Amino acid sequence: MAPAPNVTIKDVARSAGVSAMTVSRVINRSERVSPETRRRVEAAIEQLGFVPSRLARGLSRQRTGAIAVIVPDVANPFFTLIVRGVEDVARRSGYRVILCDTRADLAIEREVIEEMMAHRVEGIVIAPVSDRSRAHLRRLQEFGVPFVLIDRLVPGIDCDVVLGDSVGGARILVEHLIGLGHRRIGFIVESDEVSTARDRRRGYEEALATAGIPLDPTLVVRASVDPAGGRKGMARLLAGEPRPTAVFTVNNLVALGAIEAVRAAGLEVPDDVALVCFDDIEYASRLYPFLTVMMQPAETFGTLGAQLLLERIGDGARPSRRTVVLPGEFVVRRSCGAAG
Amino acid sequence: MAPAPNVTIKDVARSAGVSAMTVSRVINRSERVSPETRRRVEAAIEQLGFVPSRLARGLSRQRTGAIAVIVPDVANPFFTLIVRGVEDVARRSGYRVILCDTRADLAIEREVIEEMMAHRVEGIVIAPVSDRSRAHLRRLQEFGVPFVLIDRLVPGIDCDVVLGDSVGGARILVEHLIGLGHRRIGFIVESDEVSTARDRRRGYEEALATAGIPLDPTLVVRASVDPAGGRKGMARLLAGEPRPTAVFTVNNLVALGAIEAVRAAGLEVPDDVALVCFDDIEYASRLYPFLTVMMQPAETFGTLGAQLLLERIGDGARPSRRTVVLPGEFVVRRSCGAAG
DNA sequence: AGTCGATGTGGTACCGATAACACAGTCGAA
DNA sequence: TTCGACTGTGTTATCGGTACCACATCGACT
Repeated sequence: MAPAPNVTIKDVARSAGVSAMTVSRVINRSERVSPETRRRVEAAIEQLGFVPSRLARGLSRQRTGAIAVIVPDVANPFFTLIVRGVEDVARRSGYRVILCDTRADLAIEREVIEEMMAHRVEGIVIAPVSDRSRAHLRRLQEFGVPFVLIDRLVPGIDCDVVLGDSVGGARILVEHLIGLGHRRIGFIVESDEVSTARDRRRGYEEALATAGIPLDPTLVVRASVDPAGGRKGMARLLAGEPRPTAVFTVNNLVALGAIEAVRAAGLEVPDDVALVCFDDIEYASRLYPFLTVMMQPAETFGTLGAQLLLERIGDGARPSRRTVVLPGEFVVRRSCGAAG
Repeated sequence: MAPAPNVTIKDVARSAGVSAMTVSRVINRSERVSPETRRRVEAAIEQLGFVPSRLARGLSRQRTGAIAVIVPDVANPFFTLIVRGVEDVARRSGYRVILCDTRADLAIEREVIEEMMAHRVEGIVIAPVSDRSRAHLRRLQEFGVPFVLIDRLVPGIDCDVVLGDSVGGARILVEHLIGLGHRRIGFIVESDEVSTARDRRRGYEEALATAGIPLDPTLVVRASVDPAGGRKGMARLLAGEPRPTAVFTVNNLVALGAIEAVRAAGLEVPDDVALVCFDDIEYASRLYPFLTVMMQPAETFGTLGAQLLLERIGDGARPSRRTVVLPGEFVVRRSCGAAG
């Protein structure tokens, strides 16, 4: 109830009849404190409601014990899982995690990164917005903050990376469609400034080439990576002549919008248009196991990313940069028209 | 590339040939600096790559400009939206937001709250785990940190609250089922230690009473608030004799599990069991508009909560505590068996 | 001419913790 | 008995900023 007079280590010291240093030793569990003194100090802490300031501690110790996770969209189950993975590993190693959402906006990403530097976090796990994040990442490098890229790499930035196998995954998805007899296969993808988009496009093109299907540029459309983008992209594809019989979308949320567009056109998935995409949507698939997807081990992205980061924090000089590529799991459901 | 020698305000001062105070004035945009000096200082900041430390600033200013949002599960779309609402309002007011996920775990909640006190956040928007969060909240009060409860209130804690109309919402859902002819209506709910659970139970009971249907305790089952809980809860209900013809689940994730259990039993929703619940799952409903729900204005919970908090931070002495109750929107889809 | 207010800048003392060192007392070994 | 190692505790400086006050300068007004 009291209006919280900021209790400091000195207040505790006075109340316990010891010096501030001794209180500091108690709250940091360092050994050199007699049991009797420790008890008195702990009683004083309890009684005064003392909570040591992280600000002061961080300033004095020159380390904060915090790392940041930065993702474009916490609401996307794919990134939510990544965050969870990072948190688990970090917490187990005694690090706190600060979670930041950039909403896939480069300007917000810049702010957030600046903010994290100001917070003096000891490292960052980041799924960057796009190649244009390069400037922000360079700034981190200049500033000496170790970081690990997750899900997307950025050309020109040399660091640890954890990726899915976008090329291979896309190939498998598209080859599956081809195997089902499709020849006109659309692709809804985001800007080429995102490495996963480039890689998935490459997988798409390779699969077509292998099957001897010529690439039709009108079947590849750009869209924002959200349901709205999916709607627009699919609408464009459906307006083409002849329209594609199957579509591959760059991720889960785009697929949702694409399906809405198909329905809005009075058509059905998979009867009129077969559909495959990257990344599952757990809750949706529980309710309605519909989407055929390349499911990526998102939580593992997070745990591995955090491990790499913690290693690098421990030994910044380590020269070799590691790139981990994790294969996805191909899950066939109904949207591709293969399953009963 | 340089190993980041921590550049401080003094380095900048030296490099610009001014005092530290003047640099401080420049980075805080305070007026009293000549244009010429400002230019020199800005050049030095740029050249040295200086980023002012939030730790030092917070310590010295005795305020951090940060607030925390604490939710039980960021992956739940309901809470994700709340977070988004808080972030929007806070950012617009110049506050930074620290996001914390307690995973509905009381111990983690305690840690996280302690952590936020140590961070000296200026306020907290929190969806508490349960009534047992009372101890943590009291600690916040003692510590003098203003906070706003979202979605759940905690008896004995007097503060600003933003709630959904759980009693009324539950009544509407259950009355709808009754209107469809159901008499044996099950209820899967979490522990009575959560205010929303209590309130929804009350709405459930009131609706039954109004319709003259006697309350059958075997139709009310406790479960954890996640898909696993929903599965178990529904399994229990289905094992009853005679089994319920309709079920109301306390929230969206529980509904998912419940549906899985129905299917696992070789039955169908809504043919064999009608189903209604609180809170929509946006992505799932886009793909498959199936769940009949009481949709709550989650993002508004967040924006209002943040506004109340910011007001209180601005004027801690404000005596009157406000409770805002927001009505939900009843969305009829197929799971209740009413829609075609 | 002298006083006043505004303007731009610097000096100093903190904010709350910890690192590094100092030091008094105790105890066992030489 | 004396020395050294060890234990428990205190002193001081410092981390990187900011609040507060002092002060020099300058033009304007009585």
